[in-house]
Amino acid sequence: MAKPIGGTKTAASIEEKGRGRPIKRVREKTSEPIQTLAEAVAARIREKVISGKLTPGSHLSEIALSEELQVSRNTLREVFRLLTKEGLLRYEANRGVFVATPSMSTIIDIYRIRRFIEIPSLAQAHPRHPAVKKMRASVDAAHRCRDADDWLGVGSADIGFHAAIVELADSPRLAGFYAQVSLELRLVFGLLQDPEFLHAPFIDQNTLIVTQVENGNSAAAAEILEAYLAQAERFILSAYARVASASSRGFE
Amino acid sequence: MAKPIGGTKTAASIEEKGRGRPIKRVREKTSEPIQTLAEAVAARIREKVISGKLTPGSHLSEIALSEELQVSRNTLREVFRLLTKEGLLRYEANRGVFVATPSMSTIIDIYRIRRFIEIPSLAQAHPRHPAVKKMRASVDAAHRCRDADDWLGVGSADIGFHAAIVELADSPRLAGFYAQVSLELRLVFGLLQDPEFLHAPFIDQNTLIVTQVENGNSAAAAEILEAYLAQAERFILSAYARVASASSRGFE
DNA sequence: ATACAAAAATTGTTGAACAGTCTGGACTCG
DNA sequence: CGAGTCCAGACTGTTCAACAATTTTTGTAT
Repeated sequence: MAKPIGGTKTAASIEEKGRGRPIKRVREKTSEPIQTLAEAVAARIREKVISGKLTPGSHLSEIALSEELQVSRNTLREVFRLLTKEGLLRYEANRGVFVATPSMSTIIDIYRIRRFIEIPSLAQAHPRHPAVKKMRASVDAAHRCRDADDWLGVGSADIGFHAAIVELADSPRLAGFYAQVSLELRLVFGLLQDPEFLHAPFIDQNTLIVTQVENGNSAAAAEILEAYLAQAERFILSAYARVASASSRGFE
Repeated sequence: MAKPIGGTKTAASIEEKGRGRPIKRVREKTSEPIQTLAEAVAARIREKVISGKLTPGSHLSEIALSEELQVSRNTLREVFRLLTKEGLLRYEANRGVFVATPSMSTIIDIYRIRRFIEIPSLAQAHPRHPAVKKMRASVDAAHRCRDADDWLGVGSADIGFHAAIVELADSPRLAGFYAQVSLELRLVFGLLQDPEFLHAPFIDQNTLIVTQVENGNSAAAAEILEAYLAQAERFILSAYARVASASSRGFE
């Protein structure tokens, strides 16, 4: 039974004032619960990318992926647009999308931003801010994951910890931006091997930081964080350099 | 002549290592020159939104808009995803997209971010940084526009000036984020009337700031900027309050 | 091997179709 | 008159099939 939709609508009323109707539900955005297929697919691809199932630089074929994920090409393209804006994928006209390949300058930029955002955010922290509880919860989680040798979990907990720091600034837009940057950082992590070496040194520093904040000593916490970030950047840059030189030597 | 595409590709090789081939052209990203239809359409809608042709809160019908812009619904949906990520549009499940409606808290958040980013960025500025030239060019443009009574142009120049400040931080991601926030701010501007009152007071402060930077006095510049931002926020908040109360009185 | 043309595969974009959801009005029942 | 119910119409969510434009691969002659 055909149901012709569009019909003969004159292209006049493209827009209609929508000020009147009271909004029914504002639907709070606690990491919005995936309402549409595209978002669900985006989440799956995101997961594949940061878990390393999709390696940086690899080409994502529209047909192959749409078959694998059981969605239409159109829907998949919507997803691609999403993830491209997030920085996880890279578009090349007429050639398709690729998983973004972080470079040295990517890492440098990410850490520049982390310093730029996290340090002031932490320095102005109030000990009773709700995000402090999240910080504490994250370090606890990190300790548990370490004891279980779950280093991917440690990585997640670490990201969560620093996301909580940014929440101290009480800016939803800033938090969203930081989440995006974190995603890119995870992409870098996936590129590197030996996650223990990468994460272990920082668990204790995080603990120290949250303790200082809880005690109302935000300035001291910020100082520790500054050292943390500088050290982490060095670690990751050198780890990256090792991997990069290895693969350019035709190791692959 | 039928041309069956997908065919019988086994869903195995979704991904292929792509490390080998040397990149042909890296295509520098000087605000990427609109390669695809979706990007072009996105630009047009963006323009419509910030120029006030599409007012906040209005519903964008997929069929109507796709007819007006002469693109298919599928393409338009890609565009919607783009602009939603940018914060210009808002999605509501099964109800479609609406032009985002800035609220008081939007303005507050935007200015919180501006302080957060612009002040440190300016404070650490080096007088010979290329972005300083852009700052100077922007204030010049603003003066010209003022003399021509082109207050929309003044607004653009002002945005450009502050974008240049952010460029001082040398972080592409930060600059991109700031550009996005600026877009939302323009949305707010569109909501307010009397642009002269809104922009005129700040032209001279911008001039003062760039002069200080050129003379190597970044700290002083940062102080002026801080005052600027505080004042601008107050101005805009009160202007917004006037408009909001007027429209809620059933003025429309 | 190298260069070049034909063929194959992929992306870019469209139009139609249909299922699911929301909206507003007609209708009914107090 | 007002509140609840049901229904049809409109719109979004998603898929499919097709074709033009472009890139990549392949085959062949030099």
